[in-house]
Amino acid sequence: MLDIKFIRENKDIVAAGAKKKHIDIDIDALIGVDDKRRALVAEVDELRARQNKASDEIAGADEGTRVQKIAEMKVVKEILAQKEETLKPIMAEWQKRMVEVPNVPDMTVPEGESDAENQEIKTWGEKTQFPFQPKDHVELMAALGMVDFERGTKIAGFRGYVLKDDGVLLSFAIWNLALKFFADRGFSPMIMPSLARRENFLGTGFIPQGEEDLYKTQDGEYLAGTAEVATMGYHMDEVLQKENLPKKMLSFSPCFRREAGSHSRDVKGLIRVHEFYKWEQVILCEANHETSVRFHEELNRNTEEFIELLGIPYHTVVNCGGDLGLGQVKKYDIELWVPMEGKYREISSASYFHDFQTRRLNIRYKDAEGKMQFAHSLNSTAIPTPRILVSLIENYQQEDGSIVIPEALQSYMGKDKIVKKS
RNA sequence: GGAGAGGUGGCUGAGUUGGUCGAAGGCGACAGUCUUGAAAACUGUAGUCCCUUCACGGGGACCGUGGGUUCGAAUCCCACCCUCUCCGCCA
Repeated sequence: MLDIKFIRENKDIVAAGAKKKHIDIDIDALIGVDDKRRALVAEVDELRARQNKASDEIAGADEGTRVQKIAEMKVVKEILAQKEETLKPIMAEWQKRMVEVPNVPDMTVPEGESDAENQEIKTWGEKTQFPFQPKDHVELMAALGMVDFERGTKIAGFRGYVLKDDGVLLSFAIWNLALKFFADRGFSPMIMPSLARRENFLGTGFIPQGEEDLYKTQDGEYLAGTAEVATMGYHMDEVLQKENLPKKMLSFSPCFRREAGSHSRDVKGLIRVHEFYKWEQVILCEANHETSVRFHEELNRNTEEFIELLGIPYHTVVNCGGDLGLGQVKKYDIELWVPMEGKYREISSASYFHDFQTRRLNIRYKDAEGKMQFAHSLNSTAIPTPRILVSLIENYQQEDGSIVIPEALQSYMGKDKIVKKS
């Protein structure tokens, strides 16, 4: 959510921002509704002032004036009720339009309509060359008994999978290494609920626009597709201590995604599944653009360094306007090399929001002058499993079908190689 | 799932025969006095949001949330959410 005052005073900037994001929005219509809203609120406030004044007088009046005042106020009450009735639909429309207004993307965000126009800003590592015919992760992992897709779909349906044996060990090794790696960088580890109430999703901007991608329970909660939702909800309606900023949190949670609208994409393997696990970095910091930018770079760099520790070739892209979410100011995606697809695949997404989320979630702090400020929020994937296994397995495969374990993971894995059990 | 109790300002906690209650008291916080310094004591300040004003100020809203009754609601009624206690069930 943006500040209505900001929208009114900068409607060209807001409109241009929406256009850059390829989001269709009618700012003038919003301002028109807001004009009506303001006028009516002013009228209602004035009537209430009369009512309050009369109410005080009635309390101390003699019987005669009392009866007369009450009769007068009955009329005022009627008018007030009418005004409030008129205000109701206007407020509803105002709310609806306000949550549709996208945050303004940064100047440095490139133009473009879809992820095809994201711009590569960095590459790391050499694309893995194999002196033999390499295999894909599905074949490798199945042969090593690390995964069972057949029974996975038997149990869970489309996109189901079961990790087993070395697949499990490797997952835990990655989670443990990530926990150590990111905690050492000042992040406080947390295990977050995936099942969360609607306001968390509204606050983070996943609702109303992304509702069809969420699983919903019969009791009205939703299953989160990322721990970002719960981690941001953690401080909802709080006033944080300025000296506790920045708050750096590292959240683990199962993640659920319906993948509505991508039924024919990535139907094989561990790239796109309905249920996975993720460590997520979340930062709340003071409301300052430069601070947000600095932490954004830091978040993204953290994940890059983690991937470098795993030794997997990657590149980083800056997402174009059309590939940004409603609240995002700027976003970097880190994509890992997947040999058998011959392309980079997204593993991480780092974005900052300014106060777009915190305004909706009411997360504030008092600045040095004692003024209330909405904090700034940022988040980035630390590491998702099992998607990371796709690149790890394919890049580290050997001619005999075994998988060499990256050095950093070996102590957590308890071995340096995954070989076929005899 | 059944029975009961309750949700008030940073915290604690009064207020429930509706009318100067935005809300007593206590604690904490901040500023000052005292002190070599600190503590203690004493004095003073202080909620959030919206509208309006150059400013001083003025007006409105907020006592879990949303409705209702009333001239007027923290106080009465309804629904929902949450917390706590007991029973049942359960990893």
